[in-house]
Amino acid sequence: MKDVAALAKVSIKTVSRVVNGEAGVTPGLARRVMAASERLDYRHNLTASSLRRSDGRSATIGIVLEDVANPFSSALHRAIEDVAVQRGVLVLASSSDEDEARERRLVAAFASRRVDGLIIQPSSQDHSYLLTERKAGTAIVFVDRPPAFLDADTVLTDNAAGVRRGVRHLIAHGHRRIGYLGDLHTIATAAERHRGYVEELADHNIDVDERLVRLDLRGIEKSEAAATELLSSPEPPTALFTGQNLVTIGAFRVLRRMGLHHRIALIGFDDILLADLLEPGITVIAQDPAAIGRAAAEILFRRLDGDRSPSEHRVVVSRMITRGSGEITP
Amino acid sequence: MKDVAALAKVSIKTVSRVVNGEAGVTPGLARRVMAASERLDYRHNLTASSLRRSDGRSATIGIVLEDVANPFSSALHRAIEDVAVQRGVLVLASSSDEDEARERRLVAAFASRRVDGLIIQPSSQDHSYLLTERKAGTAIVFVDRPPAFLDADTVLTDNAAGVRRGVRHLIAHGHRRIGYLGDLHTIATAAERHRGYVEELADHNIDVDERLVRLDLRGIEKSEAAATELLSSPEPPTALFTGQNLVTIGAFRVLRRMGLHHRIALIGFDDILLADLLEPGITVIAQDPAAIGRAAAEILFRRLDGDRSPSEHRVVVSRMITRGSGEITP
DNA sequence: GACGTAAGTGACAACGTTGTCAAAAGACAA
DNA sequence: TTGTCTTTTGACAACGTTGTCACTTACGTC
Repeated sequence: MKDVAALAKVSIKTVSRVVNGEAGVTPGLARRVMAASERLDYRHNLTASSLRRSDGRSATIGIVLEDVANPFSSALHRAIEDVAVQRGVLVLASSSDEDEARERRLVAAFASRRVDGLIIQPSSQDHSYLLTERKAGTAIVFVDRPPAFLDADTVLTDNAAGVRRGVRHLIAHGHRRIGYLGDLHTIATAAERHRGYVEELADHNIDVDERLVRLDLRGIEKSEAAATELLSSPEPPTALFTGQNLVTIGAFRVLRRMGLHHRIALIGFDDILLADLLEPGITVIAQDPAAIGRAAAEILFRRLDGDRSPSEHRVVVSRMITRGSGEITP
Repeated sequence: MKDVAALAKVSIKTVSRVVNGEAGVTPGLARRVMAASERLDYRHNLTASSLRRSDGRSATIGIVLEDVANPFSSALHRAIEDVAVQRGVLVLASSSDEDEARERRLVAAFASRRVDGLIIQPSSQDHSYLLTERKAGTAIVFVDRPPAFLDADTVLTDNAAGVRRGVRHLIAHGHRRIGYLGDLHTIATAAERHRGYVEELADHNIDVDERLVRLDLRGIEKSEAAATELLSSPEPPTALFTGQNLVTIGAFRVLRRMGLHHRIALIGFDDILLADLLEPGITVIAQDPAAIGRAAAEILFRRLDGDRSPSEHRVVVSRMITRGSGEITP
């Protein structure tokens, strides 16, 4: 900036004014400054700028996802990015891998870079550590799962209701022995989904047969093992509800392998690319990650614009997509 | 920092030393400083630090992907992140949507935040605009596609060779009328893949029948339309080679719809989640995005560590995964 | 006890910006 | 022409750090 000022024969303050598009600079001077900064390949230094400016904004936000490569998380990421770019805000994206310590490390790394806001798909069981950040003025929004020990804006899917819709669908098709395969119980959404299963059965006066329920299945392999066990038991279920993406894939693999894919019904939570091309197509309770991400980003930026109203808890509804596997009768 | 210094009754320089873990501070003082910064919830300001430090490093890199939500791109992202976190480096990730202007805007936004390095999956046709950034000391690595008008490190898949392997496989199974469906010809990798198709046919003395070739198919719908046309023609191909992810999905949909999925062979470039569960499973030439991302990040950090050797051009080989669709005979 | 050396500590400037405020220049009326 | 008011411009400090260098101790050695 000093060099540009020297070349344009003005003070650096005038260069600053031109660079920031402030009003009240004679057009002639402005042209000279622009020509000079062009010639010197001048790049405005946003970090220095945000250090000095009164609002201290870095025009950068941080997001903590379970895994940036996971389709659900990356759809969130994209939706957030789309809202952010419109405001000239860039996104630091990182994966927590469902690891509490890693989530905290990432948040600390974001904080030391002075991000304006955080969007977190939480892994940890206690978010009171974020109080410090919030006191420092960082806006925080939780997506997909609620925070613990912290009151903050959240955007969630109607997990329990979605599962209930799916289970009801199975019951309507005549099923009474419905197995449930779920993800880690410590994950709030997984617990919610399981709750939906239990409640819907109760509403239809069906006792939960714990032998048909397997929780804490993380990843395709564990799901395959559990599904195999369930389906090989003396009194196997006539339908399966799977509470997560990879669990659904594992279960479907097993059904195929055992030649049961046209005889045992299957409904999974969360949509899967290509699920429509399988035989049968997999009926799912689809979430809307793009809508979740968009909503989270909107709330975040509203906070950054000064909104101080009480925490907002938005729910994005899921919808059932019937494709065949959920319509198999016992 | 000033407050911490006051509370610990030391100079801010000593606080700085403790925060940065520099040697030569009496343990007693160090403890006092740590206690004080704990009590005041002190957060080191990395932006101010990088502004002042001699190397000027921001411990942040920027990556430009086609779309952060696309499985290939997000796998790249994840692999890069994994290398970066080990060094305490964070990743700004953005989507160019195959838009030249957007790519440039993103790079400018990264530059004004003084990222240490850039990893770019390029969309544009001229990268000489990056000379300025490089002169400013930013390390730059290209992934998936080569840069134009700029000599820089690159990590690419062996596109043409991969396609040739697939086409050879089809020929070995007795096919002579092999259709080709490809992505936008302006994308370097798409052009390379098409070249592989033409060359392999030539090697087997098979004339390219232009009626069986459709290029510039962007997205599932366009692919479906082209596949429908090809397969409804008077002399349809007995096999299809699809040059991209979504093109493969579109083609498979059409095969299914026309009831030809067990009669017409199909090999696609790039693997698809669940491709193994379809009937038949889709034979693909699989890229290794994780390996590409890892390699790119490694090269980038080597450059940041001072490596000034000539540009490296690494090729990550693809491999064929046979699952059934590519082994159908005419 | 004097002296040299090494280790620890702090004062100050500087990184590239922008906020503040005062000075300079121009516009207009009397 | 002068005086007043408005607009444009610039000097300087400050943002939160760290590099430089000088100063103060503490410790051995003779």
